[in-house]
Amino acid sequence: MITVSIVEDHDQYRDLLYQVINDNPEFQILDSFSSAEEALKSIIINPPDIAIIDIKLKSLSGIELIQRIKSKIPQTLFLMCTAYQNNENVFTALKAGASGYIVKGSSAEEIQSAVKELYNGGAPMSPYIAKKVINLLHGKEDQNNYDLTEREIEVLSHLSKGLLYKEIADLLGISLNTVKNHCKNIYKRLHVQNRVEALNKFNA
Amino acid sequence: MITVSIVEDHDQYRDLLYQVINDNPEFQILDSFSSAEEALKSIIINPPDIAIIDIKLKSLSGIELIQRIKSKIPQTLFLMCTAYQNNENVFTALKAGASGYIVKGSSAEEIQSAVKELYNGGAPMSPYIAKKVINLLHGKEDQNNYDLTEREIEVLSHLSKGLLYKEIADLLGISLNTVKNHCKNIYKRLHVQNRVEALNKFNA
DNA sequence: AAAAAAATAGCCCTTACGGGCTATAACAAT
DNA sequence: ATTGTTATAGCCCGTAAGGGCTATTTTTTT
Repeated sequence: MITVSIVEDHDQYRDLLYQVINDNPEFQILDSFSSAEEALKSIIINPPDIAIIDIKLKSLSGIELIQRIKSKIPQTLFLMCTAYQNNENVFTALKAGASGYIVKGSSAEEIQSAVKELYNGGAPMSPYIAKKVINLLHGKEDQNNYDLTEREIEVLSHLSKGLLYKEIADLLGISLNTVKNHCKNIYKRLHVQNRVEALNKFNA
Repeated sequence: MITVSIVEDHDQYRDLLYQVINDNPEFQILDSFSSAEEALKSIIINPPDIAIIDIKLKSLSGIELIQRIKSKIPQTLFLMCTAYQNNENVFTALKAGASGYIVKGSSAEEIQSAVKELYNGGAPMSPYIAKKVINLLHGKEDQNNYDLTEREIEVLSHLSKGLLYKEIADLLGISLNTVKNHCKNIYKRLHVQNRVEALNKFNA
């Protein structure tokens, strides 16, 4: 039986996580917190095997939360929860002590298998992030940082699915022109001329 | 006596492989190529039992090389050579027809035993990759075979670099219209509408 | 020999893409 | 206070991309 605690301030997604974890008899929910402050008080007293923590919590971020409690509950593994894959914050979280992450929008099965993979010593993450971690281990400084903004990375992640500008605009609730502008800025910063080159460079 | 050919563009590592293989009286080097193009010409005429191929070769990748020659020399087994274990490319290579891989940095003994294991019907790889392969077997039956022609795969590989139709046409010495036609056929067969979707589907 | 598949190439058409601009509001840094 | 950054949004423009056709030659399969 794998015990799990959740720290997520969005009520809707916290409930979803709760159900997904609770649905599987291999897992048992210990706690479900809606803020880092709440978690800070209780999670040390009642440490789970796996703590699923939203990377973007109000006031105290998920990364800071980990930094504070990790040394006090070394047996607990941290699974970050992030809106965007390949976000720089994910990398920071891993450096801070997280062991893997799930992306919001993952299926129930993906979430459950991420928890299991983590518990079994694995590290669920994208190849891009994995390589950055390996580079770090090999002593290479965190190169490959093209200083894309979070929004730009988000747009890029949609480009990587083959979506049209129009589709991305609707998805993000912004205008087509804004999407185009983000792309232009991305291409400029990566010194490329089109989406495929951008994806190759960013995911290198 | 197991015959071995090597395709590796890094001089240093190619020499290392040569020595490691040559040192063992059970093996015999047939050829040692420094590019996929060289290998393409000669390896079909003089096929080895085992071909050790670097996964990242210039211009034509090791994966593409396998796709091109595998059907012509079905008795040859392919051992990929990769910098990082568990790379997605390794998985792609296995789907393309490789039977195992070694990691750069392996010891002489590890390399030799990988070759022997391969020759004896084994498949040297990490548990992670092995699991992906098993998942593929348990899941959908090699869904990756979209029956693309060699030429189409070649065009797709250039698309994956972010090249323009015009550039691909010049590279292959054919007209822009022909490149467009190949792409249309690729998209039709993969049931997608653009190059990024095609690449995602083909490399899935 | 006949049929099928693959590679070649052209035409027409619409639209998505990429690049050059400017501009504003919100916010952060200096 | 001023500067810089980010996200937003618009405009104009040329071209690349993608889709629907037909057609010829070569290669492969039956």
